[in-house]
Amino acid sequence: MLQVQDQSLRPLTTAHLAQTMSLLVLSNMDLRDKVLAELNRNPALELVEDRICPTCQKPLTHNGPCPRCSLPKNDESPIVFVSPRDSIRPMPRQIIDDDPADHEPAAPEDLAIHVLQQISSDLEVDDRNLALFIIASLDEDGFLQDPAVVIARATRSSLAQVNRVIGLISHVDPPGLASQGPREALLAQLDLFTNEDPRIPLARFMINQTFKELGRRDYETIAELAECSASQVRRVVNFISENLNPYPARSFWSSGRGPQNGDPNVYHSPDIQISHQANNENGPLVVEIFSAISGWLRVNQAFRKALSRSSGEKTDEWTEHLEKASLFVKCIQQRNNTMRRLMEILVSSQKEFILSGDRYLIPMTRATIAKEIGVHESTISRAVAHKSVALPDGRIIPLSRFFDRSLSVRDRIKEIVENEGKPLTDDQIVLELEKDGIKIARRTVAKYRSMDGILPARLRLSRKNG
DNA sequence: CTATGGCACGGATT
DNA sequence: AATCCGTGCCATAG
Repeated sequence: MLQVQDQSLRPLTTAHLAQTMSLLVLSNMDLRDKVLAELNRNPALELVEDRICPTCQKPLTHNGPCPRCSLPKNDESPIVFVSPRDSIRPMPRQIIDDDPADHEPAAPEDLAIHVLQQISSDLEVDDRNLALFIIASLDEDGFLQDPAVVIARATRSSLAQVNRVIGLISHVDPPGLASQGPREALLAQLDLFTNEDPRIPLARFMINQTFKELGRRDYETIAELAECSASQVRRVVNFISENLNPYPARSFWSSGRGPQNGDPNVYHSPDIQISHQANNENGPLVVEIFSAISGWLRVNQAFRKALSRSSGEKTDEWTEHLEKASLFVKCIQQRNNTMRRLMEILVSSQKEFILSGDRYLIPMTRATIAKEIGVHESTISRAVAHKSVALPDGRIIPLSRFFDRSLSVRDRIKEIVENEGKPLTDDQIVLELEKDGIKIARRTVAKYRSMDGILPARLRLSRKNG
């Protein structure tokens, strides 16, 4: 572990703690801004360039083999850690300017990249930033909260331009993206179907005119308004629930959460990536904790020397710079260290979850980990908040999902419902779960169902599709 | 009468 | 101290 220079003998100050805490909450993107600002403001800080690994062309600061390319000597340990300053990932703003060949379409990419790749050919150069801005402002469900006018103003674009780009985005792969709500999302998805199917026009009418009734499942009123039979309405409802998705981003980010969840987090580029080494399915896991910027920070030694030589009224100011720089570097290191230890524990204890899916998540609390590492609980809380992880299968999930106590049970419920012959009531699901040794209340099953958007038994279709 | 969803309470977690 | 989560109770829809 790197020790920060001489001054570090001084005990930790409250300022030190406060700054470490505040750095810990920041996601990489936010930290990046902060670091750049600090670098700009403080002449005592310097950024040292990373060495580049000759084989994979990725940054590498320590000596010895690059953990991404070379196999570990003893494959005893299936997990290889890449210390934060060893790795970078281009920030989304740069991705679009990058050579597109850099980003293989092989693994399912981050949503932003995924969308951008599809629309890039239809995009005027001027519209690129606009498209980025729009994608960046999508919420967790893939909706656009701000009206087009606001976006036009914020990006200094014309309204027509904004609408054109939104139109593009909403008709590529996760269809219905960037619409204003579930209703608009459904309509956009409907555009992708051919009008030959007689159900389409009726579906469009229903979503357009009788959306409220649709939500209440008041099929009779709909039938009246649409001047058709109730059975027709049912067929169309069936069609809608099978082919359309009111929350476009959910299909992308594995299992979604409630629409009313106002978490402003959008998981664009992950803060941490867990992948198989060399894309080898059976290869060891590599955990990369991305640093905010390429290179690593340290106190500028030239500045230190200059200070010791010079004297005069500037000295006070310079000393302060030096102290701040030293503190800043130390905080960053502390942050990195905490993140690394946290990930060590998570990856080794939740390997099954990472490799095999939600069901294998073993419930654990932040408090336990805090004790294990020997830091305060709130430190772990901060470290976990606002961060996202890319899993080997390409899903990007919030780091906090590792602490979701109900995830594995919800996954089982999903499976039970999928394999049910005839819709099971919540009580029956409780019994099914008991067979697996899971004891929860009926009311809880109901809650989990609604979290995952599973309809109540009476509204679910029988297995055979009529 | 049964299955569900809303409200709210208490205990755990952060 | 604030928030989250599982659950019980009760009203209501089917």
